[in-house]
Amino acid sequence: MFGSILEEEKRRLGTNFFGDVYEVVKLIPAGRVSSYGAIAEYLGAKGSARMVGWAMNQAHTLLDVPAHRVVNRQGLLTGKCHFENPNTMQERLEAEGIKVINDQIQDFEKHFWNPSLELA
DNA sequence: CTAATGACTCGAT
DNA sequence: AATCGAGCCATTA
Repeated sequence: MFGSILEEEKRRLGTNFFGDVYEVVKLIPAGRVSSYGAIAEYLGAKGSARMVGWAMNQAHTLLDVPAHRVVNRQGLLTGKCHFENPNTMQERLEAEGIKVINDQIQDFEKHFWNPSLELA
């Protein structure tokens, strides 16, 4: 499915971890959000939530991964600063029907999308 | 090769 | 309830 992209990136990055992250993030439905920890947990690397964020950094810049749908466990837009503009992340989320106030997603639990639960 | 850092998370104080 | 420290994997210096 994403083989072509993964192969290319795997050659570039030399790791398969990012590839899995991309796949999961791409599977996040519009209007939903997920957390770094949830994705890491789904990949079986719970402790590597940081790497998920790191992967996002490369992913959203290198590939067309909806990184704006991935936030921290509190529903806080911790990664907005890494976008082209700090507003980009919030605007994209709001465009999908997600309310964001002061970088905090409203009704986060309601919009939360857990790969382990949805993809299980 | 060693050390430090990062879009995180959890458990302990 | 708020703050601190440890753990996790990969990248960069």
